[in-house]
Amino acid sequence: MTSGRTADDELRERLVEAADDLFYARGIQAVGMDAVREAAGVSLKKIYALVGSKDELVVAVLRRRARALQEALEASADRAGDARAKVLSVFDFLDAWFCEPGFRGCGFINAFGELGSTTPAVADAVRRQKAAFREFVTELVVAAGGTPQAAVQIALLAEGAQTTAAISGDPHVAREAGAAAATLLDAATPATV
Amino acid sequence: MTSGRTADDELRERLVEAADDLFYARGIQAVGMDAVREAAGVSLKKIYALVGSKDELVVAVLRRRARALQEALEASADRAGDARAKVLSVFDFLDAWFCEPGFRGCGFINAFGELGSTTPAVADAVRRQKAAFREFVTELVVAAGGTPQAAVQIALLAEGAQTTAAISGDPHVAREAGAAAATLLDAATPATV
DNA sequence: TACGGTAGAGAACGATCGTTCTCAGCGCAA
DNA sequence: TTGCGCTGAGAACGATCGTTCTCTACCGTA
Repeated sequence: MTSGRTADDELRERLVEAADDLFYARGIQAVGMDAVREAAGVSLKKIYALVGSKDELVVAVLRRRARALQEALEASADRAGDARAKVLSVFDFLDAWFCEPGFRGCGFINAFGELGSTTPAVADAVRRQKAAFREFVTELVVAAGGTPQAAVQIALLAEGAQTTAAISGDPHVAREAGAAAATLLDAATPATV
Repeated sequence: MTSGRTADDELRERLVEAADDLFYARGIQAVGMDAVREAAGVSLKKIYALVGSKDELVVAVLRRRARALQEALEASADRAGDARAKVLSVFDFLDAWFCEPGFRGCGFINAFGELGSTTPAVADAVRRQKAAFREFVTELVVAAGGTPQAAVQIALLAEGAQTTAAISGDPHVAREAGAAAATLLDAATPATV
């Protein structure tokens, strides 16, 4: 029941997950490879055999986090009722996420701020995730009868909510952002009465 | 014509400005004290006499940046016409800032993402600046007849615009954010016709 | 004019880091 | 059963870092 997964695949998954936890909690450069080795229970020799370098580990972490986020957002949208509710489900998801212990803002924004100008592969991975998020929001907004411009604005609210929640420690900014998103969506959607 | 400024004050100003440029361009941990020494033209001995430690230098940089931002926002608001225009002047300011060469997002968000969980003094300095910004926006919005809730939402747009512009490289997100802010402000302000 | 004290330059110290190298153990084949 | 080759653990290497220490030079006072 391994469906093509080798022992190395499982080691890599354990490694990337352990690194993700540490990088997200403390910042990437504050975490040495020895700490990753200890948290993952994988030797340095094996780590470098699996990922090649610390930079490649960071990129693998960002990719894993991007997939998890996309899946969670899609699951949240799937649970929502009509098209308008699907748009606002983004903020329901953020609301739940911000209240989680260990929440420390957007891992992509943090990584970009720390390494974005010195590590092109990190900058690229972050740009891709943000482009995917914007596209996801645009699809939802357009499906709800809104405009691409409204989608951009709603995505900006979601981005602003993430850094504000992390810095202020107020997890309820997602609700404020959601309320603003509802206002913008309704303003951009012709009434259908 | 020194108005109480000593040679040390001027050295400190030069030091903090040089450090600010380097930290903002590359990330704080990517810049060693030797690079700061070279850029500022101040010896290490003198640097440690002036600021005490690298962490204190970082905090001094954040405080300097906070003052500069507050002054620029206030100057932009002063130049605006009526109360509503003053609210939107925030986005005019952001629009101009995002187009500057060397723009790399919000220095506070970057610093928080990198050091916020390991250096309490950095986290505190960032929280104070964001609280001051929110208060500034609230004053403008309330003066324009809007609600504190609208102010929170407008501040979220400004925050979202900063990270989005940095990551996407699109400097015009400030205009989109401004348009959204106008919509939210108008929706929160009773019509006075 | 000379001596003593203080301030400051930058080399050096001790620590940490990313990555590699050495050695040992295990597995497979003859 | 033995020998060889390959994989992997973690110590070590070389580099970088924040901070301190040593030495020199300058200034002030007697």
